[in-house]
Amino acid sequence: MSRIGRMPKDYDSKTVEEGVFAYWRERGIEKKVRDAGEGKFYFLDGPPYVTNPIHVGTAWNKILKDAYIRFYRMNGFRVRDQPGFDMHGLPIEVMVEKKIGIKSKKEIEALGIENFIRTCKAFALENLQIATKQFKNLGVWMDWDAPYKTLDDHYIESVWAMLKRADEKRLLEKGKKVVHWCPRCETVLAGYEATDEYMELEEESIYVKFKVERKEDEYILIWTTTPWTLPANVAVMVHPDYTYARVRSGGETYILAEDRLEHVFSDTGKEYEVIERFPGSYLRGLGYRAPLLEEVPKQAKLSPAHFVVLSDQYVTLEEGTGCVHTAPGHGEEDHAVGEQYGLPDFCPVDDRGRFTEEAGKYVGKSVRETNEEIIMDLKSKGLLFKTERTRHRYPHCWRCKTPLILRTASQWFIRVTDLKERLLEENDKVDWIPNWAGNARFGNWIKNAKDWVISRQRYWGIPLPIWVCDSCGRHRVVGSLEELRDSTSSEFGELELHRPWVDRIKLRCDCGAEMHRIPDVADVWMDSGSASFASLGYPRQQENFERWWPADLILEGQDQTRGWFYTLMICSVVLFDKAPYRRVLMHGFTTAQDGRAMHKSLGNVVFPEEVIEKFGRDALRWYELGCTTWEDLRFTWKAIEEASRFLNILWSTYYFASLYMNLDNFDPGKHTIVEAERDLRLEDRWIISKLEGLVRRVTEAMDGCRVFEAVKELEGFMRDDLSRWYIKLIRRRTWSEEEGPDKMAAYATLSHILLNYLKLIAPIVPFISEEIYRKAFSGLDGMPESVHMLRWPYPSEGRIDPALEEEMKIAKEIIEASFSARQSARIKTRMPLLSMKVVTESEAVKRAVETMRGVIMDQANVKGVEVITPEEGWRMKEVDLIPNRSILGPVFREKSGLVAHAISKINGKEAIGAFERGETLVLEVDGAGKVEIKKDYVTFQEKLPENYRSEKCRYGEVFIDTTQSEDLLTEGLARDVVRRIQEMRKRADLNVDDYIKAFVKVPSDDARKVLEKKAAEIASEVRAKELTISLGDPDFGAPEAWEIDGEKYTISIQKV
RNA sequence: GGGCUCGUAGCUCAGCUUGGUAUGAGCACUCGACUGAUAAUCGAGUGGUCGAGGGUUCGAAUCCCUCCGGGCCCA
Repeated sequence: MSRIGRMPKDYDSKTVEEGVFAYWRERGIEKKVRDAGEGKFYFLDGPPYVTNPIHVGTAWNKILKDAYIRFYRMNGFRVRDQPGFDMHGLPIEVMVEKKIGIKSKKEIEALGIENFIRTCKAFALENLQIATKQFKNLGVWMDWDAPYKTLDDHYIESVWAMLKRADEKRLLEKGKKVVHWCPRCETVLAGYEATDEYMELEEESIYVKFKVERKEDEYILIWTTTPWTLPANVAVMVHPDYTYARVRSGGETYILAEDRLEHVFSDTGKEYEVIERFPGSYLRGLGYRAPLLEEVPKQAKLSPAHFVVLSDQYVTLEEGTGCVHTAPGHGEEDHAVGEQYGLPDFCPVDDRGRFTEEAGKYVGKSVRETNEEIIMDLKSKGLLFKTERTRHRYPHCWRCKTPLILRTASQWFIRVTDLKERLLEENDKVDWIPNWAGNARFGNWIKNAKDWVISRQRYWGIPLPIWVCDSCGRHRVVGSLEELRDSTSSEFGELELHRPWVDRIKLRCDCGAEMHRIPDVADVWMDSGSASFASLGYPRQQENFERWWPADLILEGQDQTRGWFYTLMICSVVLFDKAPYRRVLMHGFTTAQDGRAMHKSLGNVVFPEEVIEKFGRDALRWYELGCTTWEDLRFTWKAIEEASRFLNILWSTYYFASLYMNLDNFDPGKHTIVEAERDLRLEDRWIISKLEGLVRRVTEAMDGCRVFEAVKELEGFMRDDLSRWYIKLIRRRTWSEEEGPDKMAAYATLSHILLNYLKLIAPIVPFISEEIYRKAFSGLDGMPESVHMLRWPYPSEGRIDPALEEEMKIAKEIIEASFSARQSARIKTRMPLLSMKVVTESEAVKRAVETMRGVIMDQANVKGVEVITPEEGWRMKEVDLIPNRSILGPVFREKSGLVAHAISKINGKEAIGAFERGETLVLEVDGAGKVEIKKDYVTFQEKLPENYRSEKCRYGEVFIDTTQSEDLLTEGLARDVVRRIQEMRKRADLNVDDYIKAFVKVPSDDARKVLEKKAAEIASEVRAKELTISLGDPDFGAPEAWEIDGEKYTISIQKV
């Protein structure tokens, strides 16, 4: 025989969660659950960068993942749940440099790359352990023993294979690109590394006169914030459609945009006269003399150069002159226009940010420090129009805070621009949640995609597998370790695919010369971008790859639009010409209680461990999963507290059920709702209907990656439908001593609800659900050992009964209205009432009252309920006329008091009838004679007879009859006494099935007589074997004094 | 500066797709009641210019435009 187990009374998150962890460990539950399942579901984890300990925002990410993984598992999927870690890159290099106290590439080289790499690796692996521990501690079930690590050789090989494919498709290229460059670190910085560190700078900007060829004293006026880029000037850009003007001022002629005239001349004190207006396109090809021709002799050799070009994209009228100094070597936009016009790519700046020989007189000088000198040179040549202090945002190196420069550098890149069409087509096939993240945000991002510069001049990363011939310059991309072994004469046994070891391998070129690997490593975004296939061991484990790829779901923060979502797509389209994921869920950011991002420096970071300590993992999960996924989450302790309070209600509901079912040896396997079908009461069918609807909506929400909707549905059901209502309705049935079919039907219903509800919350709160399951359900015949082994429920649509739900809703409102009416009459719920009338015309409400008569009478504690028409209701009412003194005053002056008095005596209903017929009333008033009463002299007040109270609700008005009778009072008093004794039982911590003897000392003989009539009932309710009702004092137990209706009762109880 | 997004009660948020009185929800506060599960619950009360302004409409929190403020990303 099996029965529902009994749960502990109180919910303590710490005990529960630690106990569950131990249980999972002892039984190997996690492995069993993870290994089960049939259908394939490839969840791909976005690898976190392992540097800092995780905070509640990072936790949200993993908790979301865990919830969906669990959901798919319960739906029978074999979920691939390998977590990943991003372990290469500059951030780790920087941390290691700090740790060992060095600062530059030179120092790294001096230390030896080998040493440096070993330290980086150890650092990354150590941090991986820390992060893993934290994630596990959240209750996240993933394959923690075998995560994918971007530093593994086989992972690196996979990236190599992708790069080889890129080369074969002619998508991999070396070329000059305008890049953000740190002159101190001597490397390219990724766009994201630059944008994180934009800082406001106030600097001198200059307006420079570019002398027009073959014209005297005529100049194109340009504006720039970076004078040091003028030695590399090649052209001037104007907008073809804007209006430009030729103006005379102080004996000179200037060309600039008309809309900028006012600003440009505003602080010069110079007058100007517009001679001519024309669209920018008229300026096309206009030649000018390079401003620093003398200082930079190389300028004379540039060709084609120094003329006006057109661009409708890069010229604005918000600042400057509308004529833009163009240096293709120092600006991405300049570069793009330069390519269009075939301009030379002049960039006389070296790796350390110093001018080269080509910069003529400025050679050897650090570029930004040359600004002053260049301005002086222009001034002395009479080419400086004016200077202006300008605040502008300027990118800095995030590690050393050096202002970055833009320069052309020879870099390896992937021709993403050639892939755009394919990327967009593939993106269309992806299911984005929310939709706009894909269409609007990601789509736009792809449309503006640029070629991806993948080479970094650093150490700790995936070495680019590109070997270049010393002699003929041909390059070769190696796709695997094996290929490397086959193509080299260098002997090597075990080879780690990192610098400096791979650097030592040399290949033989077809031309016979030696090939060396280029010293670059890959942009770290390529590591994670390859995860969809590299984590599967592609290409070595082809079978594995074919089984899983592409990913069914990925799920990351909104910052990944330009990050992982993007690189993942590129790498996959390069390699397979297909999107790597079917569905992407984007989530928001977590901010601190103060609304700002969590930052160590702001001291507002909240760690999951703190929340776990105070409220538990489930509270954290319930809260975070209940927040709208794609919006920002503002973390508040109060919200966690609310979640925790909800879990208390949930626990307590299960506790209540387990307590009684356990006492009654209830076995849900023997009493299913199907078997109890005939005995189900209305309320049973109602809560089942509610549950099935819940199952449907929660399933839809989870399936659509809207777990927060599921949480809200689940919370509403537990609070409103189950805990506050259904349990209240069946309480009496569960107390009943006999094990009749009515009680069994209630238990069957309740256990059905509770078990299914448990399944629905299991993915969200895996600990509390497991604990409840273990304590109450796992001992039943045929049940698996963990809640996480249960299958997700299917809704039984046939049991959904919208009509019944509507009727219950109406009944509930009517009952609540009756409580309000009682309150205004100051009659407590324990006092039974004779009758209740529901005033309505609605057939639906009439039907609902008929159907729900039992529920209403029981809950409202009334002896009868009937529906009456509004007509009948009206007849029951009286109407008082209230004189409107502010109107009567002016009309009747000193007699208005008499009139008012007379009005209040009028029969209100007759008056209304008269007014409705358009008549006025004529009164004979003592001392005032005949008086005409008009409608606006009075207001009406409806009134029920003394013994009635009413309250309106959405479905009509509810009247309660407050007439008291001896029988009712007797019953009320009995219930009051019962209630006191129950309270004492509870305080004495008696078991619900303990028997007692009780003594009630009453204040009067009347009270004694009254209670004695109910003695048997009282005794049975409170499980008293003996019940004494007396005027004397109790002689056992600890008597307690109670006040009932102002009279003193002394009660004593004792367990027998 | 640009793209996307958010702004509703003191706090955290639903509602906006498809316009129809915000019975808005929970928390907090005040008063009352209930309680053999729940330091729980129920009822009543207090608390909103639905970020601001304009437009469309008989009617706008909802649709459109502009602006202000926060977030992510880009320059």
